Amino acid sequence: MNIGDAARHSGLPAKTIRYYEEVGLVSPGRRGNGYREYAATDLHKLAFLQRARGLGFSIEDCRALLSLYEDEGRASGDVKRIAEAHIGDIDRKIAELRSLRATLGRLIASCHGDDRAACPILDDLAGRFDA
Amino acid sequence: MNIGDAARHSGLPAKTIRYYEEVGLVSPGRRGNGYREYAATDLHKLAFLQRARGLGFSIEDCRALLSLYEDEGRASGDVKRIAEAHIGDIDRKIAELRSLRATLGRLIASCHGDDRAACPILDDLAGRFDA
DNA sequence: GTTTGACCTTCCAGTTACTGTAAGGATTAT
DNA sequence: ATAATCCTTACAGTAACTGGAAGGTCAAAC
Repeated sequence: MNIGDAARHSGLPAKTIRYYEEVGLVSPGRRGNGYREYAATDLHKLAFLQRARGLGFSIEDCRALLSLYEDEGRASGDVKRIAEAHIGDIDRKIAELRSLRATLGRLIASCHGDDRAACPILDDLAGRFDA
Repeated sequence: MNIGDAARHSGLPAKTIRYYEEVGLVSPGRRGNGYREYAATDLHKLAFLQRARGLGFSIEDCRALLSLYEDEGRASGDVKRIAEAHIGDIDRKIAELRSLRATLGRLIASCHGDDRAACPILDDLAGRFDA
């Protein structure tokens, strides 16, 4: 299977698949003409990566997960640890965004948003809290 | 005022302040010896940027906000539009992260996390939903 | 007067995970 | 034969810095 078909099969752009090879995640064989040839196991790995990246795991996390995936003697605790660290990151990000959202929401609510120059948003950004 | 003092004053690393100059946000004068010299208006802009970036505005948003900040004839509606677009981005990001969090939370809950190999997290990533 | 230390300068490389583009070779269809 | 589509590599760009190297400047100590 050529890279174009692997792309259609996995839902990943061919560019991305080449990138995954460059960083050592999926290394298909090569044909006589230099074309990459994707075997069934390569396609499985690509599908795995597509899902893991979709869940927001980093490339390095994906590398670790993929190696656990291929390791028959793995401990599910190792997988769970990675996922828990990731969900911790996500929670921190959500908390940060919510805090930003709250501040921004307050500022927006206080701004008339008309053609006058007075603007509590700019006042706040400038450090003038007395507006 | 030299860049080191401007850094302490604004809470931004000197590296970042040089970067802001490189992208045309704050251009201080230069002394005879080539050192940057930060005047009061430069310091105000740096403080403005520190706050705006802290609220998650992009550099390009900051550029627009800074130019509105300096424009006495601005319309507060223009500022509000930028802030509203930004809060829209934040809301979309929060929604996406919450969805990821929900999926990951379910997977983690279903994983024993011990030294056995069976792992619903890997099963899901591999596309085996029957686990 | 020189040496030390803290400061400043520019420039280049690295970060994340791709994405776009160019230049060129291979395959398939007409 | 030729055109369209596919494949290859390599380089540059993205966002917003951050780290480091190599070297110039300044104030104070000795």
